Amino acid sequence: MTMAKKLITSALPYVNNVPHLGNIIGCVLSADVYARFCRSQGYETLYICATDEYGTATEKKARDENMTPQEVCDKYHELHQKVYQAFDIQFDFFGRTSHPEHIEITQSIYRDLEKNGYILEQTTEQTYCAHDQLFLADRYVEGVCPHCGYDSARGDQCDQCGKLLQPTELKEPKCQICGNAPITKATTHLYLDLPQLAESLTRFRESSNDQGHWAPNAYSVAKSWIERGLLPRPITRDLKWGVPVPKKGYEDKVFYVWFDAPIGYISATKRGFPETWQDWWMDPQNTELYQFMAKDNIPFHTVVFPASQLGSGRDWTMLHHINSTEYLNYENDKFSKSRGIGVFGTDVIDLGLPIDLWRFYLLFNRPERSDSNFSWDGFLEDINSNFIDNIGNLLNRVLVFYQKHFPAQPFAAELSPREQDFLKEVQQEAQKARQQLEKVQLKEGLKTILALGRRGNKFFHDAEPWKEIKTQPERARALLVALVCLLREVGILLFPYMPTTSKRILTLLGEPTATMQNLCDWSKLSQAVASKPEILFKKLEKKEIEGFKAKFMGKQEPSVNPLVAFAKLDIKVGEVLEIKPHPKAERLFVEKIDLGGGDIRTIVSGLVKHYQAEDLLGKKVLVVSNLKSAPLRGVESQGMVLACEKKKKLEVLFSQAPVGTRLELPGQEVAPAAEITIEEFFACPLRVEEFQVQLEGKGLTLGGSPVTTLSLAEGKIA
RNA sequence: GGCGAAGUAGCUCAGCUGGUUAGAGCGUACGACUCAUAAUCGUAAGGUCGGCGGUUCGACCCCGCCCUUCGCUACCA
Repeated sequence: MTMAKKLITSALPYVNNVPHLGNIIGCVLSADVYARFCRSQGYETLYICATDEYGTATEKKARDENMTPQEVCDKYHELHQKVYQAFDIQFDFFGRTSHPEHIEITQSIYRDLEKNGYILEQTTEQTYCAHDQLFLADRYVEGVCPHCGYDSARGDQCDQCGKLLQPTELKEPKCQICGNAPITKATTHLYLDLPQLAESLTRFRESSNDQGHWAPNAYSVAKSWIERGLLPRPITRDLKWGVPVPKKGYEDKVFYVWFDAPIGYISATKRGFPETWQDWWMDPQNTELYQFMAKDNIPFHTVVFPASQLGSGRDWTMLHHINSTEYLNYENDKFSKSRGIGVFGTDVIDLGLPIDLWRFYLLFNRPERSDSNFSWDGFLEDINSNFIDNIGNLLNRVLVFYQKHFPAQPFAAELSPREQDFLKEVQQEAQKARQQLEKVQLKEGLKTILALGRRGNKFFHDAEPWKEIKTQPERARALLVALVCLLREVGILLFPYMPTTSKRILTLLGEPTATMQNLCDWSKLSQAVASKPEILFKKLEKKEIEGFKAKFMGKQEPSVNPLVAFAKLDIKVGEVLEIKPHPKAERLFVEKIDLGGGDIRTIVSGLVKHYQAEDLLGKKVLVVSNLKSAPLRGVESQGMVLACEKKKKLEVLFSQAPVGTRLELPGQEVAPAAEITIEEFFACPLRVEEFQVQLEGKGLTLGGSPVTTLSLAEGKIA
C-alpha cells in the first residue's frame, strides 16, 4: 500500500447558510470518514476545511441584518463550527477566508500568474447599466451570439450553440434587468487565461484520474467543460468585500470569490500549520490530495483551481482523488432554508439524538451515484433494522451470554475448525471493508460491515450455544470468543463512520486502543476481559419519530391554500383591440386589451405557435389583471392572457361575457390584491377538467355561467 | 421552448467496456429458534430492467423516437 501523505479537504461551506443534512453528508462528513480512516490506518493525514466568506451574498446579508460583513462572517463561522463539532467532525484545522493569511496567499498566487503571463488585463467596454447603476453580471447581459448569430445569447454562454462567451463578445448587448441598452462603461478587469492552460489542464485531468480514480460525475463534468472550449475568466469584480487586488488601479476591486475560495484550502493549512504547511501543499511527490464536495462544485476543483495552480508555475500538490456526491433530498423535496424545508445542523443539535445515529443514517444513504432521499420513516427503519437489531443486538447477546457463563474470564479458548473457518471468512470480509474504505467507497464499506454483523448473527444462531453450553461449555466458549473477534473487527471498522460507538464497542471488548493497523490481529484478545455489557443504543420509537416528523412539517412554510391563493387573483374578461407580432421575438404577440372602465393594457403572450393574429383580434379572453408587469424582450407586459395547456396543445380561454366581468368561484369571497407576482399566480392550481375551468373540483363562473373550453378536455391553466 | 441528468422488485439502491435462470438490504407472508434491545435464523412471494422501434448471433447495458420526473435556462407570464 502506498505510504503517501493524505491531504484531505472538504468543500468550503459558504458562510451565511446554516448547513443542512445534505450539505453535511456532501462534504464535511464524507471527508471526515476518510480522514478518520486514514489516521486509523496510520497514514500521515491532514484534514482541512474553512468557511468561504467573501462575495456579494455576504455583503447583501450584512445589509439585511444591519451588520458589517465581518460581523456576519464572525457570527456564522462560529455557527458552522458548532454544528461540525456536534457531528464529531475532526478537522485538523478549520479556517476562514477572511483572514490576513488568506489575503497574502491569494495575492502571491495572483502575482505568480501575472509573472508567468497567464493574466490578461482588459479595459473593456464592460456592460454597465447607467439606469441600475451597476456593472452587470455576465448572465444579465444578452445579445447576438458572435458564433452562431443566435439573437439572445447570454453574456456567459450561448444557449443555441452552447459556446461559453464573455459579455463583451456579444453584438447588440442589452441589460436584462431593465431592458435598456447598457452603457459600456470602461472598467478594467483581470482575466485568467484559461485557453492558454487548456492543454495542461487536459493532461492534468487524464493523469490525475488515472491515478486517483475520480468520481465518474466529476470526470465527465470536467471533460465537457474543457472540451466545450475555455475562455479567459475574469478574476476580479467591482465589489468591496473580498481579497484586495495587489495592482495599481485596482484599489476599488477585489478578487472574484471563485478565484480566492479554493485557495482557502492552502491558506487555512498555512494558518493552522505555519511551519509545515509546505510539506503538504508543495510536496506533490509524496502527497495525495483528496477533495470532497457535492456535484455543484466540480468545475472549480477540476478546472478552475488547477488552472491557478498550474499557471502559478509552482510545484503544488494537486488534486488526486475527487469525491463528488449527488444531492440529498428531504422527504422527496429539496432542502430549502427559505421555505423551512429540511433538517439543519442546528436542528440536529436540538433534537439531541446520539450523533452517531445521524452519521450512520447519512453515510448509509450517501448519494453516491444518484440523488438520495432523507425520510423520517427511512431514518427509523435504517437505524433500527440495519444497525441496532443487527450490530447492537449481536454485541449485546454475545457479551451477555459470555458474562453469564464465564464471568470475569478473558476471551481465551481453544478454537475448533468451526471457529477457524469462520474467522477466515471474517478476515476476508473485514479486509474487503478496509479496502473499500481505502478506495473511498464509503457506502459500500458500511454495507460490508453490516454484512459482517449478519454473518455473526447467523453463526451464533446456527451453532446453538444455548444448548452447547449445557453439554460442552468449552466448545460454546470458543464459539463466543470467535464472535468477540468478529465484533472487534466491526468495532475497528466502524471507527470512521461512528467514532463514539466504535470506542464503546472496543472498550466493552477490553481492547479500546485497537485500530485499523491491527485489524484481524486477535493476539491481545485472549487477555482481554469484558466490561459489564451495556446496550449500545435503545431503539428509536415510532412515536418519537412521528413527533419529529410532525414538528418539522409544522416548521415548513404552510403550503398556500388554493382558495386563499384564488382570492388574491383578479381575473377579468378583456377584449383584444389590437394584436401584432412582437418586434423582437418570433414566438410572442403584443396585444392591446380592453378590460373595461377605460383600462387598456399592453400584454405580451407566447401564442404565435398556436394562433394567427386574426383568430384573436376582437375576441374576448380571460386576463389576469393584477399581475406585476414584467418586461418580455423589451416590451412591458401588464397582465397575462389565460390558456389551457395539455402536452403540446393549447387553447386560449375565450368568453362571451361582457368586458370587465370578473372570474368567480361560487361561494368564495374575493379580495384581489393590488399586485401579485407570477409565483402567487401559479400557487393557485387552476385546471380544466371535462371542458370546465375549475379549482379543486369546483367550477368557476363568469357572471353566473360556467367557463368552458372547446377542444381541450383537460389541462393546466397558464 | 432549449440544454443536462435520471427512470431496475412495495421502499432505498447495486448492476464495469452488451453474453447462460437481473441482484442486495429493508418491508411483507409463512416457518424455526429462544442467548439477546419482541432481537435472530430459514423459506417464499414480488420486476415485460419507463414505452416503441432499430443495430447485433445475443441488450437493462449501443442507436433513434416517445412518455414521465428533476435540475438549469428561455421569446412561459
